[in-house]
Amino acid sequence: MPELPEVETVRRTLAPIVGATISSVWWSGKNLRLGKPLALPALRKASKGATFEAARRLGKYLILDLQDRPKSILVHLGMSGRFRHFPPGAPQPIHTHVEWGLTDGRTLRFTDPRRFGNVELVTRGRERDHASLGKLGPDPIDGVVDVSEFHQACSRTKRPIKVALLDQSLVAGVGNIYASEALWQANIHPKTPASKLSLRRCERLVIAVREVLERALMHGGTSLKDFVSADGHAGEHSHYLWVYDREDVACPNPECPGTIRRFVQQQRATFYCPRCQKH
DNA sequence: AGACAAACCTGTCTGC
DNA sequence: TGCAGACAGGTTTGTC
Repeated sequence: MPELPEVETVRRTLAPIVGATISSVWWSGKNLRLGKPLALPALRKASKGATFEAARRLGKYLILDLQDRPKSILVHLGMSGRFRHFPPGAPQPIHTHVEWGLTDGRTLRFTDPRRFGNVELVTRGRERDHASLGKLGPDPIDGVVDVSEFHQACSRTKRPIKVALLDQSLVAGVGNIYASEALWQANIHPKTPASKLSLRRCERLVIAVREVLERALMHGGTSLKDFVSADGHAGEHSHYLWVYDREDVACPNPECPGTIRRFVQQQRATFYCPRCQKH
């Protein structure tokens, strides 16, 4: 769920904590991504007494900048992560792993049942030195994806285009749901080797990726299960998905008599229309 | 290079 | 009703 539109929805709904000051930092003691413990002392040192300056996003990563502090808080929601602010006195939800108390009594909480998500620190202005952030391709919403660069990057890999889209280096922020959605909009078969895509089809795909993500963002993201914004609202985009999780349903193209099919690629479900989407 | 599997976890749904 | 197994939005790592 947390792909670019969901993370951007969280970023936007974090606006009410900008200007708030951190008075305490708490950790559940449970390991987060890949079984690694949180570096609590460093997080305390970096954030205690600091004031939230801005929330930024890089791909699916959320970055919280702190006024006059060299380190920013870097958050990834993984599969089931939530990042929310709560009014004073709101009880702590189960599976809360990191909690920041604010001087006005509110709290900011990172909650994640599966603990595939992560909270860490990143040096402000040197985000690209971070191993994961450094690999990220251009942002289809915040920035511009250059079609000829995208085409060149595609020509360098024979991997199926659906797999290549999930890699984050071609473009940042596309996950399993929107990869299927964008390929359907662009009429491209998910198994097409990336290197076989013409410049023209790359252009259609770049446009489709941007439009699919923008449409989802307009609906506050897709909530299949866990996702909510930073103020606790579910996204509505699951009602507007064309192919994702719609196996055996009629293709949404009114002129197409086809049916959506599902298969597994790289251990992930892919949905597509065999009539509309060509190699 | 790339296909494939496993690892990190819990919750939910399906089928027997 | 209960239990086992499959599966889920992501990323990293290792093997072949």
